[in-house]
Amino acid sequence: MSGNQFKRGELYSFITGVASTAIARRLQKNFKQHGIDITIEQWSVLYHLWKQDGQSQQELCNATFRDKPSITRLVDNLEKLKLVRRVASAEDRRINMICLSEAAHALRDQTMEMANQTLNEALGGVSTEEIEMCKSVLQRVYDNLK
Amino acid sequence: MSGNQFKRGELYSFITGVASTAIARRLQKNFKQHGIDITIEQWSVLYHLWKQDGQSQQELCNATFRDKPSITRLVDNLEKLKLVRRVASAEDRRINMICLSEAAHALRDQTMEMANQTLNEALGGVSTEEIEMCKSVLQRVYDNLK
DNA sequence: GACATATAGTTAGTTATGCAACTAATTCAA
DNA sequence: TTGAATTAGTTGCATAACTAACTATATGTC
Repeated sequence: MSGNQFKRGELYSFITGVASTAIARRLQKNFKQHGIDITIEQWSVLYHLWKQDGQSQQELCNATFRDKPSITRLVDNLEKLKLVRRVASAEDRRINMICLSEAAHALRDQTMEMANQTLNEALGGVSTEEIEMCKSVLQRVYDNLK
Repeated sequence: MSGNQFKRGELYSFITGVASTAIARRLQKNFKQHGIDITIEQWSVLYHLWKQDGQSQQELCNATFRDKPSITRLVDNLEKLKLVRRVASAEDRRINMICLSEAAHALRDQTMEMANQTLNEALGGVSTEEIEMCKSVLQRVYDNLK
């Protein structure tokens, strides 16, 4: 294994083992401390619904890079929490449109504020240029594999 | 929410939702296609044991950035697969030293080759400098939060 | 119209994660 | 030296992930 390949292995280890969980764990803890009982995964679905309400589960799969069973269960749990409801589409009855409840709308500002705080904390000492470059690299990795 | 903060939200989404799973999924698929029935998480533990055999579970926690119950269960499953065994330390009987079996040693070259192929594929069009920069950013993120 | 194919979503089974509470062994201090 | 605090590891519970197999609706072709 060449030196460079070893570094790539380390990057793999880092991407899958650290960066993907450290921010999530911190954000989860902040939610909990503020009495907000949703998981980060649930929040990431709400995040995309706040951008556009009424998306289908398939659209949420694409947006969150999850598979269909994962979204089915996240929506199940969000429904239990009365944060979303499934509304059958009139045009295509295979489709569930996922619609935010009033409670979910109310969560937006509160959690977005915490997310920003956490991300500012996490990204202390990281410049905007570096953030952009990371995004670009991660996008290329994703495109290479999809 | 300012423009920059929105970009940070997108980065969060990307880090937790894409980069952390795309490479892992591809590597998992490659393992399966070659008849290697271990999970990526199990592989990531073996990866650190190949670097140094006989580490304690706590050392594996630190190396893989997982908590103790996660390592307990990964070691449980690796033991079921007869890839490692727990050996009680003579000096400190609280400690399990995790030791690789012959079968696990044999897996090393085969899976490392696949990992390198997958990472080369994933990192196509990404320069060594960019990889280093990403590692540096992810390290700073981790340090900021730990 | 009827049958093949594709698409949206669900269910079952296994593995993994985080948290909290626990046991057992070790260390430190009065 | 005994009793408190620390450290290593395990167990229980809830949530989430992927794969494979499934149902139901829609589309397209003969």
